[in-house]
Amino acid sequence: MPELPEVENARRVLLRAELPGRSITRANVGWAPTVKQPSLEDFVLGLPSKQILSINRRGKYILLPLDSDETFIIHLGMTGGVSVQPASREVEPMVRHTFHLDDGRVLWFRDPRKFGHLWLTADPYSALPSLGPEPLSDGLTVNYLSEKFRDRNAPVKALLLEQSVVAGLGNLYVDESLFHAGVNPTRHAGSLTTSELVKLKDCIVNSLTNAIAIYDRAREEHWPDPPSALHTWTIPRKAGEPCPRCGAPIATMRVRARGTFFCPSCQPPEA
DNA sequence: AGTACGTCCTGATCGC
DNA sequence: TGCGATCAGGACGTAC
Repeated sequence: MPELPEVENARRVLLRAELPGRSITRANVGWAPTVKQPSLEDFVLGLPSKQILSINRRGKYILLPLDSDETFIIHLGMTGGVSVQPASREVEPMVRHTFHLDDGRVLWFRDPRKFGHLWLTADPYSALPSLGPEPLSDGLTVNYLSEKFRDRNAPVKALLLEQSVVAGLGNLYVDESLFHAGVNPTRHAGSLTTSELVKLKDCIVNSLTNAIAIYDRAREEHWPDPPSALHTWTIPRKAGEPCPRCGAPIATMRVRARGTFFCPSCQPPEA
């Protein structure tokens, strides 16, 4: 479930691999529906010989501006992951797409469930849906959340999952933020008090910041991959486990068809 | 407009 | 032990 911290980690992996400055020489698309724009043919013909200038991130999207003034956009979906590999290496089974680089290496896009998406566009911000503020770099304010939540009856969790409200949050970090803020996921968004909004905003920022720091450490120290030690969240994602704050058994429910974990004692249903 | 839910996918896990 | 059923959930489309 790549969310903001995982996508940011992917961005840093590509930076460390010195992707900027390289050009793509060949694009192999193994699952056509992944390409959202332009047509598959134009996408595959359009990428080669263009140099990658930098690697940016907006919400859960990785944006690679090219020297053609176009942008190569990658969305990891639910199971996507990128890595840069030697061309000599045999491509692993779940790698759906490969992008050969002018230095002999290959950018792998691994995507078991094929939920990832790719774009090549001269106008990235109209190709992408409208996105809310970046919680870490734009500065998430209580006033903004208050305005977005005003008169809204939907569960606060549902609104936090909307990328147009806050960019980059997903199921995991929403649960994590609500847990630390002591807010029940089913609370009507409009019913949150100002002090709850203050707490929620801080907990969103802290959850994401902490997770990114853990990924940074994991890369620096070459933690094994995939690691159970690489838990970036603190609330157990298993019913009955003790709440890390009060020890009460963690409960589970479905909110908008999403598996939701919360502490019934720290996050009471009503304010 | 706001809210809710089905759909796409397939590896992992669950339960009989 | 094995095998079919269920689960996972980001973003979009559709429906009320």
